[in-house]
Amino acid sequence: MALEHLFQGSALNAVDGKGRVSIPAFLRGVIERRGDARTIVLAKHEAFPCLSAYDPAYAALKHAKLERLLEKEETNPDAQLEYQQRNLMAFAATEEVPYDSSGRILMPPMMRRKGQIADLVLFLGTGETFQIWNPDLLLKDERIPEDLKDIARFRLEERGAS
Amino acid sequence: MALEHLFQGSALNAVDGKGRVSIPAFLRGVIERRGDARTIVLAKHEAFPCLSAYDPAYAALKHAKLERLLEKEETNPDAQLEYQQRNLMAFAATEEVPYDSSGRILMPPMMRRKGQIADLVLFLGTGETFQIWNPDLLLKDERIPEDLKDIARFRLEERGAS
DNA sequence: TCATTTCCCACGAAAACCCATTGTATCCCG
DNA sequence: CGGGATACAATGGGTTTTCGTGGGAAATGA
Repeated sequence: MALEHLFQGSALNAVDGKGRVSIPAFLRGVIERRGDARTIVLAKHEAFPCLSAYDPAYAALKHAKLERLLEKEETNPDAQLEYQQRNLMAFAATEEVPYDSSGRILMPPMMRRKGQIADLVLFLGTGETFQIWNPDLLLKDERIPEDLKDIARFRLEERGAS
Repeated sequence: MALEHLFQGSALNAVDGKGRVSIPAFLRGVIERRGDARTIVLAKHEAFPCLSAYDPAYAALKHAKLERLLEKEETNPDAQLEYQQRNLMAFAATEEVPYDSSGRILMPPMMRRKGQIADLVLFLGTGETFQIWNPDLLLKDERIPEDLKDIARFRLEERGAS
């Protein structure tokens, strides 16, 4: 699982009245170099109050990994249930959304709630995936390094907010 | 067994008075990208009180998978019987139903019973296949992760049901 | 005949599409 | 090196298309 192209960098974009959000061009570049889909997959992050996002090619990799794990323990009945649960979380609890020619997605209402998304979203590249935050929640979280919060504050100032 | 197109996402649709159900467009998209059939295969899920669904092309793959499993345990005398049983389940206990131009199937009465389907059905993508649930049964099942139940509750709210 | 099943059309809401504007970064050429 | 032209990014708004759904007409079969 050595992905050639990694997500990096940060950006602060607006959510408009219709719920549309521009995916930063530098993230779209990585998605389109990894595969030729103009689509992102959204999921609730397992640890932080934000969303986790990646491209469909990465989702397929993740799935293949699970499958191989299962075949090793095919006879174990406990493994079967655990496999079912993980598969449900990996696929049923995610949403795949295409972005249009101008690079925007329509933020699905369910993800909007799960990520507590308001009218500004902070994109953070984290290598294999990237995160989508409500910037206010990031600033409040004690687990986030101060240096990263500085970046968030800078992006907010840049835009003239708070 | 690396399927290119995977089922993912969730949706809650109605079963109307005639027993018709819309297959969500995002699932139909995967079916039609995997092969050109406008048809789904329904079966009772092996572990959960719901239905398992997939496209005809996947049924062939599943058969190959069973064969491979048999060859692996050729020396085991129980394996032959088990293979026969699984093969029966995989093919005899399934129904293939086409969907019409507006994407609806007519839920077969036997499957309706086996899946305990009432007037609302929850679709859950699980990668290679997808599941069709009576949402009330999902909420009652202790094996289902809480995060997934949240999604079911959200879909119910979205529609204005309890 | 009566009861299904299949086909067709209709509607409201939501999503996808198209075009326009603004600001910023990049390029080119004197 | 400066300054204008150019390209692209992010965003706003209007229009068209699709989706899920209901209901009725036509076809089928006991």
